[in-house]
Parts: sequence; structure tokens; C-alpha cells
Amino acid sequence: MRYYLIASYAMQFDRDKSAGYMTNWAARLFARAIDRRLKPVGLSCAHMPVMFALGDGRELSQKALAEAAAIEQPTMAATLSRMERDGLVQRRQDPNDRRAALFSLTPPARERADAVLAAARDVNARALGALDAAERALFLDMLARVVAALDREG
Amino acid sequence: MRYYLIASYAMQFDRDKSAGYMTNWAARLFARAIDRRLKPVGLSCAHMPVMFALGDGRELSQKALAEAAAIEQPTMAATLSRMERDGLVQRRQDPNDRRAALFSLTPPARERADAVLAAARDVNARALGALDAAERALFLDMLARVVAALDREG
DNA sequence: TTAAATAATATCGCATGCTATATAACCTGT
DNA sequence: ACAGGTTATATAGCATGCGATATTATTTAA
Repeated sequence: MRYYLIASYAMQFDRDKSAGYMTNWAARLFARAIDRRLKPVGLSCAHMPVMFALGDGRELSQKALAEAAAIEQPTMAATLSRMERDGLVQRRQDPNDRRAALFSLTPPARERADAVLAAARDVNARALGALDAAERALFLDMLARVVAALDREG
Repeated sequence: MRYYLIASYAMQFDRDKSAGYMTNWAARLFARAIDRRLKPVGLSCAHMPVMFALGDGRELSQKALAEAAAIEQPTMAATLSRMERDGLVQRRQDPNDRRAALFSLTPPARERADAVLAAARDVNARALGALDAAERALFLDMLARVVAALDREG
């Protein structure tokens, strides 16, 4: 009797068991859920860190905003230029550094600050509704540790 | 004595306490870590679900691939057309449905399948290194529940 | 059997993210 | 004062993702 190896199926990969895949999927769903809530107000999820950082009349440089949002500088530059185009932020020269600009929210943006907070809370509540109280804190803690582990490499 | 209300600071928002923000951040770090490992081989993280789905010679339609990757159809169309341009996949007409096309990996792509698996395992291991064994399973389980909760709404 | 509904792709337009690189202003040490 | 390094922003070019809509083929129902 002879045996034949038909196929190895080495490429079987269960996406549900991959932290990277699941995290990416969850992130896209978070973004979509937030965008759906903010679109009627003319905002989207990339505006959120800027709105929060510039809340209460704060004025920050592009660099400070990029750090607050943990995104790269060119990405923040693009986001700010879209927000400026849409009348959400205004820029003025930093009086102490001619290289830098200081950004602040315009009155129309300030009026929408509550909507941003509400969207964030609503979506987080819906997502975390699948976890019990103890798990919620642990989830955030684990995410922070995963971020720290990955951030260390680059 | 008179008191003055200086500011309300209602917009204070701790990103570390927002599941949506942390998930998005972690997802971007996962993608960057994987891209760094796959770039030398001419691949990137969007190729991964396609590579896995078409592994071992499987042949799937664009729709099936989009479902496997849990992304929208136009996104998969764009990814497949880039992969076709770069010689990673080939398409042929579905003999049973003239609307549909069947995609499969080209030999050069198959040769890189191991690199994709290695990158996925390496990055997941590094990320989950911040969690103990019990937490790892719980993390994946929680992500699945969060995905299910958010997926339910859209 | 044919009109209407459904299904698979294609395409447009846009936002968000990245890397790599350029430019201009600032700072430091001599 | 100034050469050289650092820092803040700008820009180019690209990938990945989305929603909206068009096109063509298939299926279903009358």
C-alpha cells in the first residue's frame, strides 16, 4: 500500500486567533461607528484628538498635536490643513518661533465639541458593553501594554 | 471675597482611557511592525489576508476574499489590482459566472508565503509578550466580543 | 418568457496614514 | 559672529480604507 501527500495546508491561518488582525478589525469598526455619528456634524474620527487637545481654548503647535494624537507629523499636517480648509481650526504664527504655528479651534468647531465627546462615549460604551466591568479596565490595560511593546521597536 | 470661574476644562479627555483610541493606536503599530518586516519581500499588511486565503493553491472570487478579510468590496478590488500589477495574483474568469473572477497566487507570491506567516507570528509574539498566557487568550476573546458588538450596528 | 430584483465587479472621490525628503528658522559651541 | 547640528513645518508619492454609484450578468417571479 502506498500513501500520497495530497496537500500540506500550511497556510491555514485563523484570523480570529491573530491579535494583529483582530485589533485592526476592531479599529476599523471603531472608526466607522464614530464616523457615522460625526458625519452629520461635518466631523470625522481623525478630528477627535485635535478637538480634545485644543479644547477649552488651548493653543498648540502642529508638533504638539501630532504627539498628542500619536501620529506622524505629515499626517497631522494634512489633517490640520483639511480642518483649516473646513473652518474648524485657525493658525497663527508662534510669536516666539518663526518656524512654528499655533492652532486653535474656531467658534464653529467649539460648538461641536459636545458632539465629539458624546460620539466617543457612545461608541466606547457600545463596544465595551460586550465586557463586564472588571474586564473593561483590564482591556484598556492590556491595550496599553501591547502599545508599549510595539512602540518599543520603532 | 469674590470668586471667578476661570475655565471649565470640560474637554479634558484621557486617550489612554478610550478603548477606541487605544485600539486604533495599537492597530497602527501592528501594521507598521508588519510592514517593516514585509517591505524587504515586497509585501505589506493588506496582502496578508489575501495570501492566507489563497494559500495552498486555493482560488477565490473577489467577493469571497473581501469577506475573508472583512473589508469592503471596493477596498479588496483596489488591493487585488495592486497585487495583480505587482505580479502577486492572477485572475481568470469564473467559468460558472461571467460576472465573477477567480484569483490565485502566482508562483512568486507562493514563494513568499512563509515570510508572511513568519511576520505575523513574530509581530503577534512581540505584542503579546506584554501579556501572560492567560491574558493572551482573554485578549483575543475580548477583541472578538468588541468586534461583534460594533459589527452588530453596521 | 420577460420584467424586476439581486449579485459581482468596476470606478469615482475622498480621508487617513505612512516614509522620504526639502526648507527655513533656531540653537550651540567655538 | 558663524558653521554645523537640530527642530518645525511643508511637500511628494503612495497604500489602504470608506461610501456612493454604475455596469453587467444572473436569478426570480409573474
